[in-house]
Amino acid sequence: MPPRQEIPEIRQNLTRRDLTSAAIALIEREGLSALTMRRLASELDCAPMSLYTHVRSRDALIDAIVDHLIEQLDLQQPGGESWQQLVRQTLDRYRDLAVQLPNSFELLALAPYDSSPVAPHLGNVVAGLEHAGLSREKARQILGIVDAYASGFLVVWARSRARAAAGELADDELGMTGMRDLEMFDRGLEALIAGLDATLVRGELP
Amino acid sequence: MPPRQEIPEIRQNLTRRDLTSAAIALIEREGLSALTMRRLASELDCAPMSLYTHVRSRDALIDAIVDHLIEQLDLQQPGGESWQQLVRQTLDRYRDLAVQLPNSFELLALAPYDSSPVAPHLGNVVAGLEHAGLSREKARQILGIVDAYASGFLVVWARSRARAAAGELADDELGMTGMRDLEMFDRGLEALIAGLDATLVRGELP
DNA sequence: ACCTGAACACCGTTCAAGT
DNA sequence: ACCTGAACACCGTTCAAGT
Repeated sequence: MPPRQEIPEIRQNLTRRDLTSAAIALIEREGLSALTMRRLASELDCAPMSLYTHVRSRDALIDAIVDHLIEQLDLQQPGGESWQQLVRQTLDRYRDLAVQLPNSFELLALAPYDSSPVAPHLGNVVAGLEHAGLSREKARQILGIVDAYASGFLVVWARSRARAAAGELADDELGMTGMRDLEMFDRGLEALIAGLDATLVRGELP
Repeated sequence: MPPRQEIPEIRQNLTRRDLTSAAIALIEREGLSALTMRRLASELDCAPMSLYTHVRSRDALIDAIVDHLIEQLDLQQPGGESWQQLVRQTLDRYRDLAVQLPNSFELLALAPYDSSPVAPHLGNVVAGLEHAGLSREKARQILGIVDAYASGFLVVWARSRARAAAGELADDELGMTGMRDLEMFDRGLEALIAGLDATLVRGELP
């Protein structure tokens, strides 16, 4: 009885994408704090150290997750004409991502502007705004401001929502929660666009 | 030779405030990730478990730190008349806190709205805005929107700044950093106030 | 009431070794 | 190239014990 030629017992060909997909699924299921190298490895049925074949460190894993999230954002290219339409479309997709992946969202939203996965993506958006007629300087200023608004709103919205889902709310604390529902996100964005148009784009130097 | 009556070898009377002060100092010196129970204990020259006499858990410690930061914010009471002045003053102090304690700031800025230290503080600001003539509903909406903007802007500003200080910048990544300097914080806030006045306060239902 | 050491169940990561 | 177990230096927190 000859021995079997192939013994494919060991799981091979684990890809970077397998890591980020499993990581995002884990974060959405159990929260950001559940993302540990050991926990992710057990999720992928491999030894903790196997992850380091595909990723240099935990920080590099998080950069890869942010890359993955940015790819999701870029699936539909915006097709607006005015800078206002472009900003609306860009932030709508940003908000949709926060709704779809609330626990992972802050990894993207709070990443420093100069981090390697984020900077090129922001460069693309700035280029789009320039194409819509803004100077590069105004485009950067406007993107910085609307992105700050959207990130701040959606991160705290997602965190408060996670807490509510976990049932950590006392009755007398419920009053403030409604301050930040998603309807207000759109109203605030419209106010911001109107104000930016009046003061930064059409307005003279104050 | 009689034994000494008092042997005050063991450090007593450690207060909650000692914990939060030392914690904030530690965070500013070495970053948020340096805040561990064991590290903080060694900073205070006590055993790790001594901290649990004053604080139920690490999460409770962080709530206490947020309380401490809110007290700093409330040191000067605002004295504006219009809601616009009130918003400006409130956010100026918020920005100053981010400048003064950049590494601790996000503990306050990203705390869920319904968390126990934050909710009463927000209630006070809402009351001030009502006193300036806004309905409670409008006051909440406006506070939610300007706070989202300020938190998002300042947290990413502080994080990017910490990275820059640590010298993690590649040359070709420097372009985006200027997108978010503090001058733009004020310009964005003015745009937001103008837009809110036009669309939410003076404007009819859109 | 306030402080403490030992112990438990976790972390990220280095290293040397396997295929 | 890809995977692995053992080991190291850390975590937060429980428990039983000291003053």
